[in-house]
Amino acid sequence: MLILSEVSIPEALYLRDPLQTNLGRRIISHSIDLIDEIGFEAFTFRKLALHMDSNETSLYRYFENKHMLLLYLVVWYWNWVSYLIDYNLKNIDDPNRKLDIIINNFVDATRENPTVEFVNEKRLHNIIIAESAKAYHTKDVDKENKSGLFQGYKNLIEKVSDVILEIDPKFPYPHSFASNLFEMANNQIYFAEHLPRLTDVQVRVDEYDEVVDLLRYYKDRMLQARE
Amino acid sequence: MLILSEVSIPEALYLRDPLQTNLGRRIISHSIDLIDEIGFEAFTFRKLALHMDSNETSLYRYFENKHMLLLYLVVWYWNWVSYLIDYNLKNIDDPNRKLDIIINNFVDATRENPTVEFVNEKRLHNIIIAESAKAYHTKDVDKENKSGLFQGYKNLIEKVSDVILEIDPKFPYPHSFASNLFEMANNQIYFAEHLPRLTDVQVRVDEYDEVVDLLRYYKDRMLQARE
DNA sequence: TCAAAATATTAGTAATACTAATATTTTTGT
DNA sequence: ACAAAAATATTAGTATTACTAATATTTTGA
Repeated sequence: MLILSEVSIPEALYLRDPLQTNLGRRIISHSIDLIDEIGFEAFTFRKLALHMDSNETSLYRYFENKHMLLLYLVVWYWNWVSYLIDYNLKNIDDPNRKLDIIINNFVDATRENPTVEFVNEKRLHNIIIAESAKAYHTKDVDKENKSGLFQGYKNLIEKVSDVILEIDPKFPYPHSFASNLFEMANNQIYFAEHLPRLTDVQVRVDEYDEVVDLLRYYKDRMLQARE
Repeated sequence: MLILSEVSIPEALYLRDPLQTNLGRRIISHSIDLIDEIGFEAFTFRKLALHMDSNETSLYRYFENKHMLLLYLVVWYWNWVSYLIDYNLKNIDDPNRKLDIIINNFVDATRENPTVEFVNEKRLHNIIIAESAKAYHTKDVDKENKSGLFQGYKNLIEKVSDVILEIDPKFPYPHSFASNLFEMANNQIYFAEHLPRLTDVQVRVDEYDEVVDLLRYYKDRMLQARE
């Protein structure tokens, strides 16, 4: 079982810490279900309140608006993946194997990994694939970045970047390659599911092996041994 | 000068063809300015009407809602880049040079290329970088895909995929690589501008050379000659 | 068991996302 | 030059969204 405190979230994301109260945890849990079901555009606090048998006003005590709630979920995911990578990289020395494991966690972190009881990680993963771009493509991105809301993503990319440099110390684009692997994992799954002519990989329910193959191919080509 | 009919847009995108009337062309032109200024979330038809000294109701005769208008702009951009690639690849034989030119057009199609008088391509490019993901990350994506609204993106990727296979006929992921190059171009520019710790490239106004270098590096590593 | 914390209720406002019906202006063909 | 048609504008409306304030009730924990 994952200990909650391992996944720490910047305070600026919420008005009241949802992990500290029952209603707060129910907000997280139900918002994951509802956003996955109806999509972020159709999602409103009123619908969420009905869905969880609470009321709109109570939800506004936890989150300023639905954008902040989405960002909270996305940040939670980044931190969770970051934690899992640490967890799964323990006792691994070969940086090549490390990056393979990172790729596994990028593509499908829900596979054989510790979970948090009130978070449905599979549905959260769906949200990441379909909605996470909206969490940082906003006019407030610079202000939110200054408040540290994207620290989790940066830490994750820095961690992966370090492994890339372990494999190939002279690789000139470790951060770009790391963020691209992460974004590509999500994007190629989305394309496979909805716009298959934009990809060569196929996916089935909970079966993303071909995406792993694709990213490994990238890894091997980009970081092959140099003379 | 680019002839408008070269950039053809599926009819399902609009209620009335905006290119055929004065108001229609003003909608395209002003919506590009306004979305670039205030962002897609804050953008409304009412604000657009005020901005262009028209009225909300008139705009609804052209587009069902603001999502369709955004998708129209994005489709326009895909088709425009597609057209430019054809235009710039005339008389080029070396597939390697072809892909270099494609990369140039992915990163900055506005450089030294034919334009359309009422479309501010630089601002449209900003919109693509900041907002285009929202155009296809919706619950309606499958329905819209069936209606052919994403044909322009698919054609673009197919075209690039063909060039990739010219360079390396056995490359196993030509579509994924093509769509990744396009998405990465936009994404890495966005990161450089707003979340620089997620990338290694730097950009200045209208100066995306380092992104071109990055994509060329990808190209060279991924598609190097095989034995 | 009682005070504090958490949650719910009620009631409201301004803005958004539209639609319908009708009036006016502009364009076009003859 | 003029009528018909096409385009655009006006007015007026509805339901929903995105909130906030004030107060009441329930739950929790020392």
